[in-house]
Amino acid sequence: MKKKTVTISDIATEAGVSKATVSRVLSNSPKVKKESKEKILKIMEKYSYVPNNMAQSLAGTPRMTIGIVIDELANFFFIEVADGIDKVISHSGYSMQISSSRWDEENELRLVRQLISSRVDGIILAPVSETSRSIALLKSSGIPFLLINVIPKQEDLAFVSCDNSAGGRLAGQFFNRMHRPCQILITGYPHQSISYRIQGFKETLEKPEELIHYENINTYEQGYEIASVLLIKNRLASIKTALFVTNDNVAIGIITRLLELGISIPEQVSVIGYDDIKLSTFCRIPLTTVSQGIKDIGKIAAMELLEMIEGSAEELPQHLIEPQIVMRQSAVIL
Amino acid sequence: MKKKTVTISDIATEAGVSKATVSRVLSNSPKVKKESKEKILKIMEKYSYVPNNMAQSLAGTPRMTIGIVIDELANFFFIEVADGIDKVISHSGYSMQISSSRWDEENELRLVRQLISSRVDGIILAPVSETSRSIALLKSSGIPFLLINVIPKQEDLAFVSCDNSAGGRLAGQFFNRMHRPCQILITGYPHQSISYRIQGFKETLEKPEELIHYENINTYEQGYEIASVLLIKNRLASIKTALFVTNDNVAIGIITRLLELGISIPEQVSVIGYDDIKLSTFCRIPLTTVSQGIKDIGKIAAMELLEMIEGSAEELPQHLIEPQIVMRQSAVIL
DNA sequence: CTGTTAGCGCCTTCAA
DNA sequence: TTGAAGGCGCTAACAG
Repeated sequence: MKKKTVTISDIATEAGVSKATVSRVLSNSPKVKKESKEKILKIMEKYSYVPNNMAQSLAGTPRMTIGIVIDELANFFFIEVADGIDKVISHSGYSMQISSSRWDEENELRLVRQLISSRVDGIILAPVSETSRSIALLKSSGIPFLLINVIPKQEDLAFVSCDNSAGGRLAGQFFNRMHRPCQILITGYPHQSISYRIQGFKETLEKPEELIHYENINTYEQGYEIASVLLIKNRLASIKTALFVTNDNVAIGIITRLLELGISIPEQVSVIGYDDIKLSTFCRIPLTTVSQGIKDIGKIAAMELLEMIEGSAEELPQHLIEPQIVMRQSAVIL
Repeated sequence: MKKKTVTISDIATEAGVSKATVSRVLSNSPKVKKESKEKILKIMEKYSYVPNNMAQSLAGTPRMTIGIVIDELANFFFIEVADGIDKVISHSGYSMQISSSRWDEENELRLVRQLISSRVDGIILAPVSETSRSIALLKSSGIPFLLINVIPKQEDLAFVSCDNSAGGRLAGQFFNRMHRPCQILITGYPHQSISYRIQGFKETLEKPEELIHYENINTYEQGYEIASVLLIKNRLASIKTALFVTNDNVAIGIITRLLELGISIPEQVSVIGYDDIKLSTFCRIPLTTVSQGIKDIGKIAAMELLEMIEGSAEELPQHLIEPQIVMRQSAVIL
């Protein structure tokens, strides 16, 4: 016994006018007699009428919503970016729809297709890979879109990203000045942003050949777990060590575990993270980390996308944000 | 020069068949000749055709998406809940659309209306208030929906929530056993979940009349700031104090600042939080907190909503989750 | 100011 | 196995 949803015609009938008039009050057209308008409004109120956005969209009205696909909901980095986006667009009357690809390209494609299919006005995508099929799909869709957290190979794509090579270099310089006998690099899933960081890091390191590298560590839980392994395999307790972890979440997980295991930080093990999520200030040992102005990424991306949608974009927005190293307590240079 | 999106008719024309046939391959109907189907599929591929979900929906096909509105994106509690929801529903082929009300009822109403207007198949709402107008709107919409983080006054509403009174009582018992001369309560915005926690807490306290209460502290930043105030006003440095903070994010902010100010935790100031977000394990002083099984909330809510959508729900799902206190380091009983 | 008439893109009978 | 036709709810000219 589901109640039939009331439509524009129901309202029209009850008000004794035509659908067109009702439609006019919906779109707030000025040329509707005051009485008619009030009467219609009252009836709408009475039935808690909500226009069918699908129909509106079909008929040509913009949906006023932008879609965003990120890799991972539980990653504070993306949440902060999304929050930045939301602030900007909601200010312009747009709504945001987030979904998470869970680092799965198939999934990402499905979600992007969903968004295109839903005819959102614009899309912001943090692609799993710079060659994601979803990017091609997006291009052929004709919907304005913008990539974040990736520097696309193709030149005709809009993006906002941190200069990850530069970030890696900053970490490398820091390492060089710390002079630790043991140097370890811990990275996440093989994402472009990560490989650029690795590259910049290695090319700056004075003795890259001695670097120990752990891959595919992507969450703080995984960081927490790998810590015990490191302790034993790389004899953290007896050899002064420096860790570069390309993701703050992971770095924090490692530090937490290391502290539990009685390792002193930064004295015995120094840790440099990447991202400068808010949490890095609040964790047990405030994190020395490479900052990429998270708030900016979201804000800039949102503003640029809006311009692309409104058609006022002069040229293709392509922002490469310069990173900075923030020295806190987990790694210090005296 | 925006390219016209290709439609079912374009495909039909090019394939030399009728729209109906194309539609049939879209819905994977068995009664289409293999050759026709392959031909059509090929053409769709060629144009990267993506069906217009608006049109499909208008014509009666379910959208396979559920909407969710939370109070605050930056609150780890909600993120974890959303993540739990996503895991469940994506498994069933549904997509999720999150948006944030930013604790603004008007905004919440707008977002819910958006969702209804978009004819999503179901909605999960964490209402700003138990009397939110959006709840009434949702009821009259006929769309299956479920409330989280609130125990509705009306009996005919589906919900999943923690038993917040019980949680408050747990904290109260803990306080009683700590015997601190100064007892402080720090709460967030006046939300139902908060007032229940306060109530349960106060009614359990042995000397509630001595309780000091700070309100409207809602983020870790605000917690960080209020800490300095507490230090001076309530002479934290000289009087052994116990703090009950009804939100882990805030508790962590306070602790961070207190440590910076040289206060020892839990020796000088004990802190009990609420929510048991993941972070509470990872922060500088692992948090003693009231756990409400966050993961469960998301999972249960999603499963129940799906049942409501599929129409297989026996009765109205109403879950009151029993809280537990988790003793870590920020407050201890010997 | 208001009604009429076409669609928007797709699905679903009903016939063929 | 396929096509024709009508309709989903709404907007947008075009006449009055």
